[in-house]
Parts: sequence; structure tokens; C-alpha cells
Amino acid sequence: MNKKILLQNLQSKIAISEDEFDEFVTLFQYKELKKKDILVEENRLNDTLYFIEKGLLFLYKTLENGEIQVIQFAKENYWMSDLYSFFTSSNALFGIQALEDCQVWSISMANFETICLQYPKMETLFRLNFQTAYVNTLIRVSDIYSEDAQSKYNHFLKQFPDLVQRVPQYLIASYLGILPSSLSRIRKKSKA
Amino acid sequence: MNKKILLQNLQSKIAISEDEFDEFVTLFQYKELKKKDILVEENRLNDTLYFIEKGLLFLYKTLENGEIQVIQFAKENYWMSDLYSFFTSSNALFGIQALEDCQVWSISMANFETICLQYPKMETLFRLNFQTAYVNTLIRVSDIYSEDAQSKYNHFLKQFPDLVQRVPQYLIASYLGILPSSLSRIRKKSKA
DNA sequence: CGGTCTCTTGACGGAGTTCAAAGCTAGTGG
DNA sequence: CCACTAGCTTTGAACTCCGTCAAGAGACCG
Repeated sequence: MNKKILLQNLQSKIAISEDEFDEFVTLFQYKELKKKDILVEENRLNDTLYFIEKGLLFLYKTLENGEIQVIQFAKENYWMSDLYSFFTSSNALFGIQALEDCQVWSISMANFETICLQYPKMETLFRLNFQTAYVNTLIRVSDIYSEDAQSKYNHFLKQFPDLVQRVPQYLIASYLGILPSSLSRIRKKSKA
Repeated sequence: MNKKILLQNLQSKIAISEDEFDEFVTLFQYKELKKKDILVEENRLNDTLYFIEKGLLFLYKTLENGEIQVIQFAKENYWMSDLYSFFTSSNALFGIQALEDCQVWSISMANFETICLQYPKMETLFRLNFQTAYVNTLIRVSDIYSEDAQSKYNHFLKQFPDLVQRVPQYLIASYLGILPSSLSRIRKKSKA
């Protein structure tokens, strides 16, 4: 429980004083999660946005055959939610689960809107976050199409070196759009 | 050259009067494009964001083998840019080309920032646009992984029924991540 | 009406899948 | 603190969808 980490995250992108921060930080709620806890359930309403102070989450979709498709990982100092449900008040398209014990700060949609209205700087922060996330996801689409499985894995290693240790292989495989067995063969090759 | 279309786009998402609009619309520039014109060049600076009044553009990446990877299409009433270059002042990752004669409104990065600062409503608009675009792109990533070529094409037909008429097949194939020959075979099957 | 660009069709090949079984590892409870 | 179990990873053999390469048919434009 350390609000400073959230403050630092904001200050890394916008100019905001500790006093201003204290005015609205009360709208955030602190929450702890155990590994494997489900934070957002698929096909249910989710009206909460999370900031991860510590730990690791992943966003996923359950396919018809019951298998899990990993959409993205998010670790400490990142924001996470099923934004579709958050913004449209429809049921969530994806689920979110903890891969490690986590400490997070949550904010409801109503409070999110309040903050955006009362603190234009904060709206700027969220605009910056979304535009960056959007650009990164477009780059990801481009990479998905232009790289084979081997390159995708190498790319993943470069982009998230720490996650290789923190995430089980079958979830990395899912994120890369290949089977655990294929990833295993790729890793075997790389060692040689 | 019809500013009303831009105004209507804004009013569909935020409450803004014609008078307010007139105050800053002068920061936008009108521009016409011929089919095949290049609006943004890969690996060059792009400090402009475009609103498409009429026509059709596509965002693409040139691969090592010289082939084009289509990242997305954008038609009338949508916004388009290489946002990476726009926001970071680095060279563009993607290029943008006209698929039809176009009429667009452009705004420079500097003017974009001015508008965001002076008109919080406009910052809200852009936040809404980016968050929606981000969510849609995440859904696309999910679909890329969970659907085979046939389903991806069906999905494309549902999502952009008009584009099938307006975009050559080899660019649709590229957008779907398959070869023109594969798309041709898929279409043949569908007819049967 | 000639040339170029686009779409179709065919034969073959390969990256990654499918299915299955055998190791391995970490977490749990006695 | 060890033993057991469930879940993860590795490995093998056969298969499949889509890619590759290539050639021909069709469409569009000057």
C-alpha cells in the first residue's frame, strides 16, 4: 500500500503536485489479490480501471474449445481493465486474472469521469496512455503478420525480458498465438 | 470542402457549439488527394493528423521482401495518421496511401496540442477516439488469433461490408494476413 | 487495342498443429 | 520434511492448412 508509486506514475507523464494528487486519490481504492484470483470475469459487467502497484496480471479470452487466449500481460506501474466493458457498460469481452500476488489501485467509471472533468491534466494523462497503448497495439498487429513464430518469441524476449521468468510457458505460447509444444521446440532450437 | 462533416463528427461525441467550432477550425487545413497519392511516407517525419471528409485511405508497412502489409483502412468520417510519428516526432513506422480520391482536413501536432489545452472538450474527444480505437485493436488481436482465414474473411465482410467493393482483393488479403491466392480460394468456396 | 495490373488455378512444400504419452516440477497435506 | 498429486513441459509421429512458385485468364486504363 504505497500511493507514491501511483503518484510517480502520473508525474512521469504530466505535471501534478502532491497536493492536487491528494485531492482526488481518495477516489481510488486499494486492493490485494492472491495469485490465480480473477479480477474481471468474462461476460460480466466491469466498471473498474486498475493501476498495478505490484504484481502481474493477464487479459484473456476463453475460446469455444475452453482454451484460454492470452491478449496481453500487465505488470507493476501499468494500467489494466476490460476497457470495452468499462467504457460501454456492456459485459466484458475479456477476463483478467492474477499471475502473482498483486497490489492494485482501482477506480470506478463514475469516479474516472469525475476526475477527467475536474482535472483536465488527468484527462491528458489518460489520453496519453490510450494513445500510446493504441500505437503499441497497432505495432503488435503489424508484427503478428510479418514475423514467424521464432521471431515472435525473440521479439517477446526483447520486449519483456522479465516476463519469461514470471509467466508459465503455455501462457507465453498463447500470447504468441502458438501451441506450448511449438514454443518448446522453438526454445530447444534457440539453445543449440 | 464541407466543414459541417467535421463538425458533425465532433458533435456525435461531445457537446460543442458551432461558435466554439468556428474558433479553432481555422487550425485545420483542407487538402485533396488523388487515388494512389501518398499522404504519409514510411521512415519520414509525419506531424499531421487527418480527418477524412470523403474517400478511403490505408495504413501499411513495407516488408523486407518489398511487399506491402496492410495495417488498417480508414474511410470518410474517420481519423487517420501514423500516430507514432505524430506523437513522438520520430520517423513514421507506417505509410498512408489513398485508395480513392479523397478530401481531408489536416491538423499539425502543434495545433493539436493547442486545441487540447484550450478546449478540454476537444481533449475529451480525442481521448474517446483513442480509447475506442485501442479497444477495437485489442479485439482485432484477439480475432487474429482465434479465427482461421475463412472466419477472418467472413468477419471482415460483416465489419466492413462496403470495403469489399472499394478495396482490391490483394489488399484485403494483406489486411487479413493471407495471400491473394488463398483469399481467392476462400471466396470460391463461399460461393458454392 | 496493347500493356499492365489483378484475380484465378494448379502442384508442391513446410511451418506449425493435433493427439498422445512420458518426464519433470512445484505446491499440498499428512 | 517427505510423498503425492496436479499441472506444466518436452518429445514423437502424422497431418493440414496455407504459403510458395508459376502460369494463364481477365479487367482496367491510357
